[in-house]
Amino acid sequence: MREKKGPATMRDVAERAGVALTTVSRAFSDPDKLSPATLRRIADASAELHYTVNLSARSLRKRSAGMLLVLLPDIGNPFFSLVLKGIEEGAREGGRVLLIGDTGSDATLADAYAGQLDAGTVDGMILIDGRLPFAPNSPARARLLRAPVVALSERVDDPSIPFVGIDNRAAGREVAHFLADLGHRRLAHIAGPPGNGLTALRAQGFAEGARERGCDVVGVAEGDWSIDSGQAAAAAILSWPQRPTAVFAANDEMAIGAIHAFAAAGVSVPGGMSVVGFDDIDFAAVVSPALTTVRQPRFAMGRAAVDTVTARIEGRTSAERVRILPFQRVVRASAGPPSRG
Amino acid sequence: MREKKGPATMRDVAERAGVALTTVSRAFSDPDKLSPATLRRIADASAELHYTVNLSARSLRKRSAGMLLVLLPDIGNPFFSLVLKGIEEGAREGGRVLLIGDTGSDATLADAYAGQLDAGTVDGMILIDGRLPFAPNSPARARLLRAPVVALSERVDDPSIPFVGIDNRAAGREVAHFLADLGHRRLAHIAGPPGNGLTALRAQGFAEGARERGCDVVGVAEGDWSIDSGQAAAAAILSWPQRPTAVFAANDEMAIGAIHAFAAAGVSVPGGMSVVGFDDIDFAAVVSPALTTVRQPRFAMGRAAVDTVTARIEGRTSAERVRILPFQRVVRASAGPPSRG
DNA sequence: TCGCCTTATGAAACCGGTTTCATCAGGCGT
DNA sequence: ACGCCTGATGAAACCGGTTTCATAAGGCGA
Repeated sequence: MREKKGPATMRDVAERAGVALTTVSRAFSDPDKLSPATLRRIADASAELHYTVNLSARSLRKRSAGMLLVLLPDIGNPFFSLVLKGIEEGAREGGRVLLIGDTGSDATLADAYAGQLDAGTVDGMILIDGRLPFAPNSPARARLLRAPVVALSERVDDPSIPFVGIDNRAAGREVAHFLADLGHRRLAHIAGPPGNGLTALRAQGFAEGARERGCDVVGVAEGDWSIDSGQAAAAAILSWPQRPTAVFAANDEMAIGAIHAFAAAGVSVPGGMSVVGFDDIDFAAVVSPALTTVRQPRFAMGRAAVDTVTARIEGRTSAERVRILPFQRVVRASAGPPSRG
Repeated sequence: MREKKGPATMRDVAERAGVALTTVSRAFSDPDKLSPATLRRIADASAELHYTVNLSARSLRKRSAGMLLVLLPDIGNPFFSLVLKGIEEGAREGGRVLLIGDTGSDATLADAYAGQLDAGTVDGMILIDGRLPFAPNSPARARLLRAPVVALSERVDDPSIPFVGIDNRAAGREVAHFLADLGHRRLAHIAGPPGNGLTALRAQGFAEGARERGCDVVGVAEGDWSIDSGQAAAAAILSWPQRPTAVFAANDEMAIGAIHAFAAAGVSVPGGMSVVGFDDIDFAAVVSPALTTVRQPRFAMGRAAVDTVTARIEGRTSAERVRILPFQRVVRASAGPPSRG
C-alpha cells in the first residue's frame, strides 16, 4: 500500500486509469483529441481520487495565471461595488478570478501588488486607482506599460494605457448648467483630493459650466471623498463671507456628509442650500432629501474594462483604446430653486 | 548576444553574479547563510536585471501560495468594507495577499472559489458567507474541514470550523430592551433572508428581549439585507392591522430603506415610528434622522479572523476556536419614545 | 501490397523556483 | 601533521503540470 502524501496528482490519475500522464493532461486541456473510451476512464479515475489540478503548476508552465488584479484606493467606497460586479462577471466568463488589492492610496503597497504582474501570478491588471505603479522611467514601469493593463474611471499618466470611463469634465459642466438653470448664481464646489485626476476634471468642468451661464463659483472646499470630509467642507462653506446657494460635491459620500452638516447647522436642503452629488451610489436614493446626482454606468464600466484587458491578454487587438461611456443626470430632491435673498 | 525571452529568472541572476542558481535562491530565502560579499553581488545583479521571483514556481515547490481567499456574499455591502481592511492588514503582516470571491450567495460559484484551496493556489480561507462550500459529506467538504478555514460574522454548519463574531442573539435582546425601556409596547422586526444564521439569531434575541419586557412583536417582515427590501418591508408594516411603534431592522441598509419609506408615507421617524438598525455602517451616522444601531467591531473582527487562519496555516495551535467580540449600542436620533396613541 | 496520411497515445523536456545532499576550504585541538 | 568540524557554495532532484516530438496503429488510394 502506497503512502498517501496529499492531494492526488495527475500521475495518480494516470496510474489508476492505466494511461500516461500526458493523456490525463490532455483530457483536461483539449478532450477532443482523445478517444471517448479513454476519456471516460480518466474521468472516472479522477472522480474517484477527487482530483483537482494544481493551478500553480499549470500557471508556471502556461505562463498564465487565470487571475486578474484589480487595484483600487478604497474598497469601502460604495462606488466600486457595482464596478467590481461588472469586472467579476467578465472575468468569470474569461475563466479568471479576481485578486483585489486595496492600496489605500499607498504607492508602496500598489507597487507590491503590481509586482504580481511581473511575477507571473496575474494575467492582467485593472487600475481604478488613477496612479500607475512604479516610478516613472523605471524599468518596472516600462514593463508595466507593455502588460495587459487598463485604467478605469480615472486616466493614468501614460497615454499608452487604455482607458474606460465617462467624460467627467462634461458631467461637471452639466451640473453647473443644471444649477444655473434652477436660478442659482453663487455656486460652490466640494472637490476631491488634490492631485487626483477626477478632482481636476470635475472641478474644471463645473467652473467652465458656471462661466458659460454667468455664475460665480464663490469657492472650492477640498475633501478626500469621505463622508467626514464632506461634513467638514460644508461647515467651512457656511463660514465663508459670501455664502453660495448651491453646492456641487465631487462624489455622493461627500454630498451626503455635507447635507448632514448643513442640516445640523440649521440650513435646510434644498430650501437653504441645494446639493448635487456624483456617482449615484445606492444610498443616494434613500437619504433625506434624496440626492440629485450624476449616474455613472458602474456595472458597464467594470464590464468594459475587463473586456478590454481580456482582449489584450488573449492577443486580440482591441479596437479602441479609449472607451467613453455615457453618464446620466439623476434629478431628485436635494437641489431646487434658490430661496430669495 | 543571447535572445531575450521575457522577465529575468534566477538563472540569469546567477549567471550575471557568477554564482550558482542555488545561491541566488538562498539569497532570497535565508540570506544569513551567505557571505556578505556574495550577497552583495547577487543583490546588484538582480537589481540590474530587475529580477522578481516567480510566485507560481515558488508556491509550486513550497506548497504555499502566499494568498488568502475571502468568500463573501456581496462585496457591495458596506458592512464588509472595514472587515476587509482588518483582514488585509493581518494578511499583509503575514506576507499574504487577498483573493476576494464575491459569491452572490451562489453555491456553485462558492464551490468554484473554494476549489482553489484544494488546488494549492490559496493557503487558507475566510468565510463571511455563512455557507460551507461543497455538499455535506462529500470528500471535498471533508478536505475543506481539515484546511485552514475560519468563519466570520456568521457561523457555519460544522462545529469544527473556528468562528469569529459577536453574540447576535444578545444584541437582538438588547435592542428589544432598549425600545421597551423607551416605552414601546408594539414592536416589529425586519428580518434578513430566511435560512441565514444571522437572521435567526437576531430575530430570536429580539423576540426574547421583547418577551422579557412584556412587549409584543406584532409582526416580522422578511428582507434580504438590501435597501430596497427595507423599503418594501416598511411599506408592508404600515399596512398591518396592528401598527407597531418601533421597528428593529436586522441591518443598517434595511433600516435606512425603511426610514425612507416611512417618511415617503408621511410617517415621521422617530415621531411616528422608531427605527433601530444593526452594524453601524458609515452612513448610519449621517442619514436623517441619524440611525440608532448596534455597532459591530468590524475591523477587529476581520483582524481576529485573519489571525486565526494564519495561526492554523503556520501550524500554531490556536488557543480558542470561538472568539466572541463585544458589540456596542449606538444611540442616535432614529429611535425615541412612542407618540401617545 | 506499398506508401502516405491521420488519429491516439506516450516519453521526455521544460516552466522557475526550493531543498537535499555533497563538496571544498579553512580553523582548530591534540 | 592529522582528523574533525564548520561555514559557504554548488549539483541535482523535485514540485505538478503542459508541450513538443516520436511512435504505433489504422484507413485509404494507387
